[in-house]
Amino acid sequence: MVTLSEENYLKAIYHLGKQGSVAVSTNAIAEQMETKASSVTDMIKKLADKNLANYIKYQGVSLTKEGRLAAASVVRKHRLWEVLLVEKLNFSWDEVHEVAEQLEHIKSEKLINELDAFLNYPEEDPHGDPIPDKDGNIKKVEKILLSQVSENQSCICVGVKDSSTDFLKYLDKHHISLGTSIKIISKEKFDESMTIDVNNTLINISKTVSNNIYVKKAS
Amino acid sequence: MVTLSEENYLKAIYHLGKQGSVAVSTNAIAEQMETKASSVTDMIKKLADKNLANYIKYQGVSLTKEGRLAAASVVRKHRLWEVLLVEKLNFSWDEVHEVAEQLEHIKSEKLINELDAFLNYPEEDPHGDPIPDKDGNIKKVEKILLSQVSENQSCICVGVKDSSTDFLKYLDKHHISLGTSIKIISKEKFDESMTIDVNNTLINISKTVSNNIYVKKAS
DNA sequence: ATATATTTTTAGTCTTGTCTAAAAATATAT
DNA sequence: ATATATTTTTAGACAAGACTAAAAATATAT
Ligand SMILES: [Mn+2]
Ligand SMILES: [Mn+2]
Ligand SMILES: [Mn+2]
Ligand SMILES: [Mn+2]
Repeated sequence: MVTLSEENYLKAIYHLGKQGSVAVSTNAIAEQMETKASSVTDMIKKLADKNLANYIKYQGVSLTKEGRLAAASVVRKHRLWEVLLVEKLNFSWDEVHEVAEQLEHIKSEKLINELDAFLNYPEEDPHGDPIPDKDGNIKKVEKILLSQVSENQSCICVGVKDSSTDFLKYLDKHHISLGTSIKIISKEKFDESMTIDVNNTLINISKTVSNNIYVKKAS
Repeated sequence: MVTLSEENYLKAIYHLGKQGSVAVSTNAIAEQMETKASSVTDMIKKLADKNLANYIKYQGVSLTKEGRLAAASVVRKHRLWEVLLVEKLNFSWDEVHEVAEQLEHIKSEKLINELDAFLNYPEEDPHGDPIPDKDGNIKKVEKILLSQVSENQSCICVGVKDSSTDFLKYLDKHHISLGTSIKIISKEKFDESMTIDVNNTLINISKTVSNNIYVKKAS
């Protein structure tokens, strides 16, 4: 039995350690979870006791195979619920995260499998993030940051790095969503801002923005 | 803010007190919740502090207006989720309760309202129990126990009093579900068992069974 | 009315998960 | 290489929610 709190720590380690292989620091986890380092140390010990994490004092923590699967299962649930909310329940992509944080802890194998089928086995969530399968495998899709694209190139928005409400609302305002075509018109050397063409409208975006949008080369 | 545990106590008091008006005893709550009387006393005090319950030492507890609304909201969520599970996610009526016990605690106004709409504003859950509206009002529908029906009368199954997995599976086995027509063929004076006609098959059911099936007069 | 039984509350303990403050280990800079 | 800064762990406390055992209140029976 994995508690709700343990699931949240597993998820944090999973995300910080690029799917859980790399060792992550106590402080990094504390920051991600908005908690204190001492609380993290306590929980890490519990996870290690349960064989969900590998832990060496002062050396950081990584997930075991079992821990990685448990974390991936939480992420799978989180993202499937987000799809349900957007596809069936009229949520917009900036409203789903908070509710999914709660729903991801519901325990029922059947529920999550039926949900998967009901949604027609989606491969990505509303933010373009991949949905792990039952075994925790995720389809690795190559995508780059918009900031990496050079002048005159065209690309398509396939995801966001920051999925905070504020950023998603900013994108909405400028009519950028998953699938939107973007052409880089020019780049400013000075502050690395860029002018892009979205639906035949030119807008200027900061480096912060272009650094948080994932794109793929236009096909 | 009402905690998950508080919600469970509110719900128990709500159900025991016939929607929350009557005072219920500490022991009754403890039994319903499979916990100890001393734990109940502790929680009752918290609910009273939060103005969710009226409590006089040794005199039992009842819900305040606020507590009643909170309880009804939990019941509303529980039953709406049960409808989703059965109508959209291929759960049978004996599989939904456990999962709904978890889902009923998800906090999101929008979610529950969208769910309601998505399900087309159902009035009853898969066990024939009424779904409270946003203000906690439930549509009172007259229904009687099958045990009350007299010989030669026909009726329609509209609900179950016991909605345990075991009982629901028993009903499945005998092809009794919501909407099933039942005709009382004969009653046994001795043990109050009865022979009934279900889809032209005669079966004999015990008093325990007839006491847990709600019916309405055949129209 | 008094004794007995039952119900309810209190007192004290435990577990989970959190926190602050202090100590220990590790990393960095000169 | 040593002093300083940063990170991590430990120690001790706290709140929520549960439990056991004992005390207090209420109900029941003669
Ligand atoms: Mn999310
Ligand atoms: Mn997402
Ligand atoms: Mn139920
Ligand atoms: Mn039900």
